[in-house]
Amino acid sequence: MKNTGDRRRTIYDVAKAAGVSISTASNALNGTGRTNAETRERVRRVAEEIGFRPNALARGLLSKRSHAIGMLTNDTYGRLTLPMAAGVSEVLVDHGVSVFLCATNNDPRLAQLHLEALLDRQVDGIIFTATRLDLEPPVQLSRLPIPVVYVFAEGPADSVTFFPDDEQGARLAVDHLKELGRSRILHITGPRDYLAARIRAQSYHDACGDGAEAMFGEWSEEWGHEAVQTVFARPGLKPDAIFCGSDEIARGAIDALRDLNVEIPTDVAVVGFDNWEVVARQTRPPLTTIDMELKELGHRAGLAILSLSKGEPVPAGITRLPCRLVVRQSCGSPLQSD
Amino acid sequence: MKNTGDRRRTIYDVAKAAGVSISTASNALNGTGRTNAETRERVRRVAEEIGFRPNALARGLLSKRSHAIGMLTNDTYGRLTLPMAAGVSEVLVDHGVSVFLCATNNDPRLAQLHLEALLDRQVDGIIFTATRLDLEPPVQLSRLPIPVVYVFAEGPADSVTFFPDDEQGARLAVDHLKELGRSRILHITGPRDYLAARIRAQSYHDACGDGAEAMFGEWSEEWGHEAVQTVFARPGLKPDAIFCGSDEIARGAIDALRDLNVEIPTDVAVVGFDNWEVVARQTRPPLTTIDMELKELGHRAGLAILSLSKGEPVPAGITRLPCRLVVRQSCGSPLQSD
DNA sequence: TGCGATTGATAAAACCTTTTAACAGCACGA
DNA sequence: TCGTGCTGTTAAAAGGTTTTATCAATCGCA
Repeated sequence: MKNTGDRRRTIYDVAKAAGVSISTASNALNGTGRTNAETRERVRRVAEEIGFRPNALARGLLSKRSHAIGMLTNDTYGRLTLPMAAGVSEVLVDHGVSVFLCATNNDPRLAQLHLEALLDRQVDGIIFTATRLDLEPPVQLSRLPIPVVYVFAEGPADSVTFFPDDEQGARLAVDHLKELGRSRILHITGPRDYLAARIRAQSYHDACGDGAEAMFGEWSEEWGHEAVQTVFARPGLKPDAIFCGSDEIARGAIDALRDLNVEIPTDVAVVGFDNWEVVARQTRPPLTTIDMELKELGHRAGLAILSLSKGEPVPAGITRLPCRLVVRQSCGSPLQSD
Repeated sequence: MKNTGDRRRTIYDVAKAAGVSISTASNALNGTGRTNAETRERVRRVAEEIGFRPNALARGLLSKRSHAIGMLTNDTYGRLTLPMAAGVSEVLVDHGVSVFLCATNNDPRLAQLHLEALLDRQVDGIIFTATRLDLEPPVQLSRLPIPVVYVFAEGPADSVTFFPDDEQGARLAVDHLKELGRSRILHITGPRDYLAARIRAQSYHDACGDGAEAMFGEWSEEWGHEAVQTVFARPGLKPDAIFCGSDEIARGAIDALRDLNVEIPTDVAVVGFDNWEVVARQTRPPLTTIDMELKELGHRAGLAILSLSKGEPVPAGITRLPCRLVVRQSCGSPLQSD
């Protein structure tokens, strides 16, 4: 006869069924205070039997910790956000913390509305995520009574922020190409006003030296296609490798190369960035690329907000998490397959 | 001097500042009970001044309605889920309802954990979403004290369920092709064990009659590519149009057609399914396709769970929401552009 | 036996809000 | 003058939990 009634079971029901006071019941269940081992067992057994589960609202009201956090994102498409959010949720559920998802659609009014709702709900913290388009978060986040962690977006000077390590990721790509004997490496990437694009390009320059050429454009296949056409149309030595700023760009580049009858990877090796499986797996040949470890990023952000919400110190500033090289076949290393 | 203290302002602070009892304050703020207009104004002004916001936990505890819902999804990649979730969140935030995001990763243990957390939080309802891979939800959802709405997944017989109207969507595609004078329409789609694939194929058969041929395979570019090669390699009349079960398949098909020097749309018109912009926009020519209106699906699901949680009746059974034809250039109608 | 210490259990307060019932004051009609 | 009805306000209870302070009983020891 577990929980057949219409009402949820309360700790009061447990206490009555176990013939004990509610304080004793509470102490027994939580292992707080002093309780006789035998009593404790009995209470716990009874609680189990009648299907008692503590009301998180009441608990949160008293403890002033709701064990919930909010995730504010302006990423409508979700290619970066959802894997990240899944990581956050995954790591926090084991700590009894749930995640409110708030999609702001880049609408400040909506962002404000969500933020107020989160505060009313006494969330223990907020994770703010933005695509790299507009790096500055809505101002209202600056002076909040709860901790904020930023991912893919830079907060105020002393805030806790997580990014993928674009510099290291780019280096990973270039080093891989060099190890395979490539020397004339071209870089095709997104718009110059994306911080990530600039960092990757800089890292590429540092690794390749003088001959290096970075072409800024769009985050699109079209741009990858166009850039390759441009480069192969002009006279002079052609690159023997292309490091692309995104998998989409890489895809466009590969298509263009095929149109030009350039053999991949024999004539030109290609590396992408994102490890966006639907793209990277479908290029011909499958794309060697850089994985930003979005889930791990979510884990770290989740753990950070958890610590902060408990008042534990977390090192402020930007933490950059290492990227990972995923080897497929576009560089001529078909030994490992993913 | 608004809210400079460390403590959050409570209704008690409002009452004291306005020189009134907390009951009067509550009545004034909520417009309940009898209150003098002048008092009401004063209380509201004071509340505004000191930045009072009611504690949702306390409110929920009393009203037994948390004004929060849970969204349980096993879609790791998020291509369907996140736009849908954004729709849910968008429509509910205006009603003061927030959304817990729970990614189950197809792990029953994780699903159970999330479910229990949601129940402990007294959520007013649950939206269950699955990719179409495993249509049956975890059993534990069957007998819950709160309403459940299913999206992309079929619940028990009398449950409230939302799907895109695959039948109408497929018809839309075929009709469009016919209107453009195409008569030999081929259908390339995903695995036969996906309900959506079967429905679309059936609709296609109904519209095209005897000559119709539906090829089941994978939801991948590769399959689209392969299917086209197969069809164009065998003798006999070639199709003058292809209706693909997904944009990815369409992309593969288009690539294969180009390899065969078949002109698109002159020789063969192509229609996709999903309107997944990153794919549909990047094919050459850009892909005419079917949009499943995921955000609208989210709106409807959100409104349904809202009504149910208020005890208002909602028609049970499967509701299929109409799809929309998005015309680009792969069928030879470049008049409208999206 | 008497006293301090320890153990085990409990009543009550606290968290913050809404709602019910009660109260004081006032005007009005009888 | 005395009920009657209305208005504006308030005290108190309720919601479910944790925590603090208190209390009763037992134990060890002088």
